[in-house]
Amino acid sequence: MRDDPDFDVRMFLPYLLNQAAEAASLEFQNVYKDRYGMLRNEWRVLFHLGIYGRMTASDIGARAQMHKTKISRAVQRLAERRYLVRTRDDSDRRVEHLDLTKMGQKVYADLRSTARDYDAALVEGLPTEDADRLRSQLVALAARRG
Amino acid sequence: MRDDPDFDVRMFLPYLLNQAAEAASLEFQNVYKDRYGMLRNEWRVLFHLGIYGRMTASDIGARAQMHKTKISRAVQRLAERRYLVRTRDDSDRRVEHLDLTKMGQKVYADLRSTARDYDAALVEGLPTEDADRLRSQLVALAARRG
DNA sequence: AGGTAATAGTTGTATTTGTAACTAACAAGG
DNA sequence: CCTTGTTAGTTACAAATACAACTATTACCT
Repeated sequence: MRDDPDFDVRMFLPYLLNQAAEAASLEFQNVYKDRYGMLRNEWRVLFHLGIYGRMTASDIGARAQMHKTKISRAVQRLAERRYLVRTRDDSDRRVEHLDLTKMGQKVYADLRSTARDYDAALVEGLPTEDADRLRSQLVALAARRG
Repeated sequence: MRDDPDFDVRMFLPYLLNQAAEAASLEFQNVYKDRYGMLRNEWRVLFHLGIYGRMTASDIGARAQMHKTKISRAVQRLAERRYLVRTRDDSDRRVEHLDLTKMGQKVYADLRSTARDYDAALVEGLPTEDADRLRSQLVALAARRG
């Protein structure tokens, strides 16, 4: 309840993370938005399929920590645009396999290359060692559950 | 367009930042949500007023990089709950000064103390030096505009 | 086999957000 | 003063999100 000069809320980690994440997302968001009319969740699904190849919606949810309704809607829109195709599994007809189409792969490759450049710009001036440490600290924070 | 083994999208900074930010926000969000029925933007406005004292909506927008509609709505709800009061400026009747009420200050103090503990838990096991570097790297990323 | 529970994915509804248009008050140039 | 432009803050409407309820299919247990 008292004033606490040892803790500055401006340095509150969740707040800083949000600020940095929002700032960093914005520019790149414009790329996939303007170029391909995609939303963030769609780009996420796309790039998971680009990296891992065939996956189910649940697989993506587990990897990306995305809720299944987000995935469901993202998949729907990506399918409409013919960036991916859905295939029912014959041995378990609840599950649906997702694969990028040729066009989806092209879009992925393009965005991935843009992402590479943008990422480089973000860590410009930062020693590789520092950038790597930053990334692994973020991975650790993201892995925290509960 | 070709495969690029030197760049792993899983380590894409905007993505990692988002993952970490979302994970870190979640727990703390539950605190102010459950305890005071507040939304994230309301907590942000509250804590800016707690730190800086009297501010206008525009001041907060500039500091927090928050859009004015978000602030407008957050202020509205905070005023309804009597966490802050609005006062028109006499010399420029467009601007409105915002001050926390006694109750608002109590809520701020409580949340701030909870935030301190949660922040400590987040960097637990990390040397102080590393945590400080992380924070300043995030500040730098957040400051990037354009 | 038959009933209950679990899983994959979708849909409905209520909130929340983003964008743009709006009102009100002030400022500056003629 | 009077027009034009700017700034503070609000409101309206479209889009996105969260959460819960839903369908369909498979698994488990007796």
